[in-house]
Amino acid sequence: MPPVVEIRKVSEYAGQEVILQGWLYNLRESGKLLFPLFRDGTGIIQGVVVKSAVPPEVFDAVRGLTQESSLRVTGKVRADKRAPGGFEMDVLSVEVLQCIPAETPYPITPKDHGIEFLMDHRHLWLRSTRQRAILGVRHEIIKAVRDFFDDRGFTLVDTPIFTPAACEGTTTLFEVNYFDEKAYLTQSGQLYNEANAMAVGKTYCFGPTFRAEKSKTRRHLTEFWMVEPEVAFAHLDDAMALGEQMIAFILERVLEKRRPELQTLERKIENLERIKLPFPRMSYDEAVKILQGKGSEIQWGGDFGGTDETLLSEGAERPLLVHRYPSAIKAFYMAPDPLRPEVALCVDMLAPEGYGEIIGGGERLADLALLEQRIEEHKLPRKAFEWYLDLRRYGTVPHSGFGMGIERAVAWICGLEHVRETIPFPRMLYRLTP
RNA sequence: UCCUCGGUAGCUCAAUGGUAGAGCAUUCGGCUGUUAACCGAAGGGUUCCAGGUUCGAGUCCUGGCCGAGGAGCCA
Repeated sequence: MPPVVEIRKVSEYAGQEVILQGWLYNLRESGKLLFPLFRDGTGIIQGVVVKSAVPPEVFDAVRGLTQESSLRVTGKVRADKRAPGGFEMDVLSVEVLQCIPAETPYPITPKDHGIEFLMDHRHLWLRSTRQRAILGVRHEIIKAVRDFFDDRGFTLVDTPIFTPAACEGTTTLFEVNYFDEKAYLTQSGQLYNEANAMAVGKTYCFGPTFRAEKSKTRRHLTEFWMVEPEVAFAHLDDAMALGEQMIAFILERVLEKRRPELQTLERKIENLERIKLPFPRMSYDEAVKILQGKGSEIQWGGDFGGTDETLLSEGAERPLLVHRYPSAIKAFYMAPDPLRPEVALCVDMLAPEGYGEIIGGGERLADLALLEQRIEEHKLPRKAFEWYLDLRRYGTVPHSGFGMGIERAVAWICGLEHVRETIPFPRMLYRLTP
């Protein structure tokens, strides 16, 4: 029996007989020649069937194949300059697992389709070369993030998905019935991360988060994945340094391991290669002045809109760290700057090329009395935060961290128009299926 | 929630208020190196839904449903 081989490794088997297991991607015909394209999830290779060279039943079996029919094919790998991947396969025999009937053809043809149709068929769309490339880059980014923290002494501590209260305002929470009481799907692991950091020093969580925002833009999902590190005794500058080092590490890894995928996606790779440490830093005050100079309507005290973020990052080669936003527009747990209490020790990282905010974080309030005051000012249910206040009652220390939305990072690194392609099954305002 | 645009064949789209069409897909035929192959033929329609205007509506009007882009909000 010839060995079963993945298509991405066929180059190691030139001149040898192998078995491929996969699906028919496309079939071209030229008289008594057949050119079936096989895919197996690791790559695509063209097969060649010459009528005079194979038994009639083999020729007929291949000729009858329909797109996405599943099969095991035996053949001989051969280097050929005419083949896109440099190799093609002379088919010797084929075992058809399922031939899709012609009356019910595979819906996604190798032609143009609209986004609604593709989203309705997301479960099949994932098979396309482009979607597979995105899944590969997403995987690499997640792996890189975990390696980055694991190698630096961080402990992954999982935070809960059911939560009893909001951590950043109640309007954007998904409410669920939790037996006889209300619970909410988490919108951040942040508060629990702080407890975990007091236990292990350096921690991170990585999991899905949920926001019931009625946002319908290319940057929003209702369910998205976030990685959130939190470090005891760290200050704002430490959080900024950690964030930029993490991004640099991710880029280096993706460029090392996923170059073919980036090429498939037609990403301008040189734009990623240019990004070197350190990343520029800018205060909110400076950012507002620059934006006003560029014609933005923004006033000091207001938050940036999507266009403002684009204006700030346009022309920049590296991600931009904007720090010290007004406390009034930031979450209740942000520490005020001791030199200027009206601004918070927080930071947002804006990705280049108009991709906007990919990281948000900063230094947390460590003082019990001030935190109690903030909870009251934000009209948050004090009782639900008693455990959180305990962290300030028992050995409070300065601590900082941030959150990075995986999908926005994937969209930026892959150069995608919309985050819906960065996650296998996106959940959006008007999309819950498949 | 608001603003803008859209919904016609399985898919992508055409069609001055006057006989609903093309390309791809499907079926059949042709081609010994095709690259989203090509060439020829066939089949394929509740024009999103409900009203209205009109001799006549895919087209105009009203309401609804669904979707896309954006705003606000956010990672």
